[in-house]
Amino acid sequence: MRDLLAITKALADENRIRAVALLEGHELCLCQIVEVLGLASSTVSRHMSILHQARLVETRKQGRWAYFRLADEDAPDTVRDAIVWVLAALARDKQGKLDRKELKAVLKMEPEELCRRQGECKC
Amino acid sequence: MRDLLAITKALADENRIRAVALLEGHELCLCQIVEVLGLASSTVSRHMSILHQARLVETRKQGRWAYFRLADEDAPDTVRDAIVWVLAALARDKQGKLDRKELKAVLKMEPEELCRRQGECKC
DNA sequence: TCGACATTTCGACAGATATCGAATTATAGG
DNA sequence: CCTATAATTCGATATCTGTCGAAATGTCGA
Repeated sequence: MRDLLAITKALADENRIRAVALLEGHELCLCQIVEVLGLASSTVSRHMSILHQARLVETRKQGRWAYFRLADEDAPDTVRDAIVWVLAALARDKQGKLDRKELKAVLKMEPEELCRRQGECKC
Repeated sequence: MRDLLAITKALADENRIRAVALLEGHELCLCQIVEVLGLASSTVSRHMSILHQARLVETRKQGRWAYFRLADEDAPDTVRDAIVWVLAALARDKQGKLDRKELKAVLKMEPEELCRRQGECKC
């Protein structure tokens, strides 16, 4: 029950669902997700930690960068099915489509350049 | 996105998940769910309302009693898949099994007798 | 019509959660 | 070694949420 609840709670937030949608098919670093969601990096870090604790997202650290990806085939059934369900629901969703569009633009920038840009523009 | 979030939020509470589990295969009236969950009836009513707004649960009123059942085949795909997912996850769960066991005892009482019993024992 | 009663709604309150900015940690490169 | 920087952790705060009991609503039976 605790595992199940961790998953539903992790998915009970709009920005975390958007993050899951962004990760479909890609591995992304934190600053890329920050760019699309438009939240403070500390906030996004927290969100990703919650998704990770629910085992929906895997983490990999490389140098200064933290990379995130969706859990893969060897995750527990409950986790895998949850991801399949969310992605299917989002496939019919408007906000999901908007985010994916913006993500394409963000993906064109190298992570390094992107992080630099975030440092500059304190808008 | 709003629909999807309504579902994940509805499922992001332990007592609401237990309620969904109880409804598998049955239609139950409010006082039966109250008996198993051990919460104030006003609280359970609120929980069922949240599940209903997410379209996970259908409501039927008959006389003084309110009956609840899981959404059926003509619910939206996202709703149906969510129910399937939760029930599958709960099938492997300990608390789910405990609740189902207690439910059997509660189901042996008629709703009418049950409600009377709740009135008497203000423990 | 009146009283009993199952349910819902309302008001209050405690605890959880999302968010930010500041401080901290860890790492790459000069 | 020292600095810049990506990420995380921490402290504060505002909002949301679960819960209860009291009041309101609607329905049955006398």
